[in-house]
Amino acid sequence: MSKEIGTRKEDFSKWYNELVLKADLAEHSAVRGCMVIKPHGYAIWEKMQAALDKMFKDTGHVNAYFPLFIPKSFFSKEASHVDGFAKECAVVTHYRLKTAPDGSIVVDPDAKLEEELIVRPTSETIIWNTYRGWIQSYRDLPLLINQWANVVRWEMRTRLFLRTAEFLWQEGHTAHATAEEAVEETRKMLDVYADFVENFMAVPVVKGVKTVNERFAGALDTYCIEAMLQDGKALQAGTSHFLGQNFAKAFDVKFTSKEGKLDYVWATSWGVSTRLMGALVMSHSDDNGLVLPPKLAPIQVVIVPIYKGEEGLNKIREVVLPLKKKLENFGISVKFDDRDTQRPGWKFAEYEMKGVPVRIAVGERDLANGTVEIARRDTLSKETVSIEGIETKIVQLLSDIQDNLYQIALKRKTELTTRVETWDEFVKVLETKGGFVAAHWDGTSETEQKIKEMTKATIRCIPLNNVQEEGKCILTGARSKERVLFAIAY
RNA sequence: CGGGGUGUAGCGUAGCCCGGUAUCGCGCCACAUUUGGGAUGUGGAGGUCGUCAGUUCGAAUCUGGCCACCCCGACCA
Repeated sequence: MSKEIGTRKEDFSKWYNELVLKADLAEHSAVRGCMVIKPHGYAIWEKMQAALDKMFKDTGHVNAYFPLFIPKSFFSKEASHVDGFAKECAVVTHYRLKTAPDGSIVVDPDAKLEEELIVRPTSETIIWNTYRGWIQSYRDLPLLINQWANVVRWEMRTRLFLRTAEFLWQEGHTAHATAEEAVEETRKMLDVYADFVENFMAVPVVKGVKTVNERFAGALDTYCIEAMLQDGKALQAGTSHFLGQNFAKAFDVKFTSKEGKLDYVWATSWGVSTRLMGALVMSHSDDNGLVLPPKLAPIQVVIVPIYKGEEGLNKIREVVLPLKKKLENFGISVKFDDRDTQRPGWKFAEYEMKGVPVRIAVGERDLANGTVEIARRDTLSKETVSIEGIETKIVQLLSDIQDNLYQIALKRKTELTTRVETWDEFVKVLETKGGFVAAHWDGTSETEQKIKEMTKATIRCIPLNNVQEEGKCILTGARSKERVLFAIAY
């Protein structure tokens, strides 16, 4: 059948690509490295956005919007920032096209911009340039702003959702009077991300801080949440940066403190992107298609009628429509698929591929017995139950599925976290098992770099609240006081 | 960006080596019978063979450029 996808065991990467396409999440576009997010994929993103946006607002943030274009000169103001992004910027040089003598459309050479514009790869520079005019006094602080936007990073090698040239995200940019307050904000938003990813996406994460090598360009500290996917690779699911006074200095954003002292403000920035869609797929889905946690499923329950003739369908409608209403009163999103153009078996397979958590089938047999058949997507199990009081059962079932997905992912993360003491063990675990490897490291960038070159593994993070213990670096044998998490990452 | 591979109907493919206007399956349309796990039959529609150029009487097939995707590498807040 054309709707089948490869298996994870056979070729994880191929399975992922086929799944994204066949579950109708996204497809490749005519533009290199850019994807079209299809309605089903976009509906999931909208659910993510809605949940995150509420969490941001509940923690005191407001939304705003800044320009897509950034004057080139802005990038030269923060040295490490430009270093980090220069290699992957799309640049606008002209503002007009014209018809050439041969009839083709060409860029009008007379329409060259005085100063080139950069399509934002991230908005720190344009936002901090704007903040200069907004902040004068400690009374203007803290400034807690988020933006939902698209950004462009000209990546050499792209993958649907995980790394695309253009992607959708949110970026929070806050300004504070003290370093302590900015650090607190950085940590708070990391907690918000972890809360979201674990409770909505059902993906357990490790909260940690990045090493100097992996730090955001222009940050003093980069905090992150790292997820472990089914294939034993790690994925950075969100980052929160403590930017110190770097951007305030670069864009001259000063404020007068309560004590009358003039000082630069302290900054944070934090973001998650459509990459989370990739994490969602790679965490829960199986060889039959997408598996969605109920909290993010655009359709939580689908009802499929099984009937003969228009009259048969009408009889089922009499039972199903009130049931649909009841479920909706519990806040459940329900689709009654009464299309006569597809057969029940086709619909079963289709909704399985698209990851609808619960399916209810109602046929004449059920009408006679006062029952329905309930199937859950996560376990693929089915049972026939009385329609009486089914609403509360479904509410419970959705909650069970959400929990079950999290527990499975948590078990995997635990099983795929290995403590090693020696280099040989380290290499062996990476080669045979994958996952997170907790090992001692001497704390130097040189060692980190060497390990990356030798094994492809990077330090995903130094976990927060890490146990302090004496040990020896797996590569150099130098003293170490804590373990860090290594992994092969996306 | 370097190495390798692929591109033929909406999807998956045969044909390419050895040049003669394209095969099969799924899907699509019509009708009938069907409907508790991707129905069956009959009939039908759908193709500038990725694209541009070259060789040739003639190109899906040979040659070159370009584009896109996949795999490996480099890069990746």
